[in-house]
Amino acid sequence: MVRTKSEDRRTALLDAAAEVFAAHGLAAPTALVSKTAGVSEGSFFTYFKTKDDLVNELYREIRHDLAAAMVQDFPRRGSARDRLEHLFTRWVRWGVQKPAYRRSLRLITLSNVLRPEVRDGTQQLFAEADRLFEDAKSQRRLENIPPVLAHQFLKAVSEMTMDLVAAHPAQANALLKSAFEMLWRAYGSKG
Amino acid sequence: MVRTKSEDRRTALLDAAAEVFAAHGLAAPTALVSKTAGVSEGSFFTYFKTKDDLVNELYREIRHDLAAAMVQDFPRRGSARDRLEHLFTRWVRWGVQKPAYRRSLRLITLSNVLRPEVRDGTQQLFAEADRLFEDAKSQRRLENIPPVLAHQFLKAVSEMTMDLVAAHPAQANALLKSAFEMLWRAYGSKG
Amino acid sequence: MVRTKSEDRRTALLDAAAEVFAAHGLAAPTALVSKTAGVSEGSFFTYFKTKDDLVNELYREIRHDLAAAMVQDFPRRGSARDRLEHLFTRWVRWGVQKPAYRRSLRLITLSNVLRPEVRDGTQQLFAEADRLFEDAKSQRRLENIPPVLAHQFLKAVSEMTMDLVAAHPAQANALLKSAFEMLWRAYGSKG
Amino acid sequence: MVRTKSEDRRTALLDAAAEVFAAHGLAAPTALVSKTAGVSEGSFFTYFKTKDDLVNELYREIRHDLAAAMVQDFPRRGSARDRLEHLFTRWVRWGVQKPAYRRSLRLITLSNVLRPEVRDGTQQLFAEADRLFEDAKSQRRLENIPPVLAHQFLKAVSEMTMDLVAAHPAQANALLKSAFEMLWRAYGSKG
DNA sequence: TATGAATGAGAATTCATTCAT
DNA sequence: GATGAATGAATTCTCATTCAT
Repeated sequence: MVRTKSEDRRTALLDAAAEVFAAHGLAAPTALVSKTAGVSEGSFFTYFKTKDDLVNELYREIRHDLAAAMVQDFPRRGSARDRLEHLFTRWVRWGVQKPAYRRSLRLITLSNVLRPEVRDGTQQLFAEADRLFEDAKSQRRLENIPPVLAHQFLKAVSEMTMDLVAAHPAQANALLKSAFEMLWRAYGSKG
Repeated sequence: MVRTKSEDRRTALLDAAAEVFAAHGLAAPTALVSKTAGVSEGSFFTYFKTKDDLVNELYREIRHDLAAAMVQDFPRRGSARDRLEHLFTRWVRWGVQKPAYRRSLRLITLSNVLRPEVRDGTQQLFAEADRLFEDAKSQRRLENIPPVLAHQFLKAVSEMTMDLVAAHPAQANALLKSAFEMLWRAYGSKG
Repeated sequence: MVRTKSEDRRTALLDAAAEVFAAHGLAAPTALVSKTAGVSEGSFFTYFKTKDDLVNELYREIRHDLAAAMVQDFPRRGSARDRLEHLFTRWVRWGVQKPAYRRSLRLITLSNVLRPEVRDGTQQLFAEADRLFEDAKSQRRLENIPPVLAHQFLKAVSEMTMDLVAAHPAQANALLKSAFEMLWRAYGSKG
Repeated sequence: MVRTKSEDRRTALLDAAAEVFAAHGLAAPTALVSKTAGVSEGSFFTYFKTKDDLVNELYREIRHDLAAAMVQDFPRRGSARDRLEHLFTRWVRWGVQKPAYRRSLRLITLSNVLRPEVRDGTQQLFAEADRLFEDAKSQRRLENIPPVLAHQFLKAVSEMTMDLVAAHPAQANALLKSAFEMLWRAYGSKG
């Protein structure tokens, strides 16, 4: 038997990468990532063939983490408002609690290293949100809103709220509440 | 005002930088910027002491350009809705027409090279928007909305709409219209 | 003699090394050699202390193989021409049949890793050839040819012929024949 | 005006490369080459885009140098023997005088980095030699010798003689003479 | 002031070798 | 022994910046 490629090390590297990228940008040296993970420079490359690979894996990891956070305890039978609020609140809280993940996610999304398959491959994770809007639409709740808009609006408002809460933590609850009210009104809430 | 020869070169460098950064990210070599500007590698540094300086100047330039676009023909005496719509529409149109500026702006905003004075120094350009929200508030239109939220909401929805219009140019007008309706509802429009 | 398990592995490594070096040069990674041999990276080093050791062992192995091929069925009592032709033909055929060995041999010979003892230690394997030239000389056949020249000439023409046959396999026999005629004439054949 | 890419520096780099490769093999670091040339590590790459490029350029350079040496004072109207002797002697002397060039040439020829166009592109430099053999053939001097053989034989014997002369410099003249006699006999000299 | 070659401090990656299992 | 992950020194190449012209 041998030392076997450890999931721990891989995770340590991924987490270190998120922290390092968040702090220094994607241009941060892999050496800093491995050092932060407490791993040798060479080991980095036994876990990720290239730096770009790490970045893509990190993207996947973060998106999975976010999707899991949003889906947990999702009130599938709840009202549209409850379901939207759940997604919104979870999204914002996730971003506030994991600023390194959030910053890295933005950085990666803006960069040119994200491979299309990876970008697209995580789309299905957010099916719950899409289903919500489809339901609402079939119930004539969002009839005037183009479907792309519906989804992106939630995202935009969530992201904005994260920034606001991060900047004014004391007013977190008030901001969340107000922002959701605006969001809900935006959708033309009839219920 | 007469444009001196060197002012042209400076502008050429700034424009080239926007294009190059938009295409290759902020990590793009200064050599590529100077080449794109039709200027020698050495000249770059007679116009900008360091690469970071260029980036900061570019940020300023872009923000000024955006502010000018938003302020032009601003209906100062118009209804709140008209004024909001003006800002929103101008913002979105600007982003759609100047994708390199927009992408560079995002890149710079996310990066660590933007100096606080520069970031803050352009804030006052958007005073018009702030005034709008203050007016509205004093008229009891936005009483429940925290002021930071009011401003950021406009920004978030504008940005999102730019992305959407860029992705679906054929539906530009419909998207603009729908997005503004949502925005307006979000503010709890009573008029 | 019974082949022990580990002798097999050693041989597998040596053979793999010949193939790998022939294909990728001496700079090929040891990891590729062990992989090709179906052996773990670590095991490589239980059979050879360093990469240089492997190279030296491989050199020895190849030289032994070549010497054995040349000596087999050597017509010790044959005419000088027959003996020369035997050596020449065997040499060329060996090179044509074992291109990986041949290429590796060249590569190693040119490199700096071959240790002098190893290089010299295989010299005695070609004693038969030397004896041939000494015989001929004592029979006044090569009186005008410096002894070093005599040996090296055979080698040079053999090597050249291998290349030619490898490049033009269809004409193998004609090339072998012509080359030997030239070789024989070069020696000033009087018989 | 600016410092202009200097032919001197390029040549210095090329010469340094020949020395360094001859001494340490093609695997020698580019840093050693630039250091030997008295140039910064970075400058290496302003003259050669990659290490492989340098190697290919060096090959070209060396082959040109060799061809020039062989062609100089070529007795175009001389007898076949004179012309052959000229080529042979020049070739050997060149190799003896420029051991680094010769060793580098071998190294490069054996390696995998030589690009086919470069290899082929220098072939025409040795047209003189080919013409010689064609002439001889048309005069029925080499009627039994396949053309490829004729050329390669000269090369093989030249190379061998270089090695011999390098190893036994005291006997240089005797070796050259004997080797040429063998070569001439090999061709079945009728004149 | 303009030019572009020169510089050298990194950066990503490779690989022989070691060592825990 | 056998295995293959861990290590870190070494290598090629890039790029912001300087500087001779």
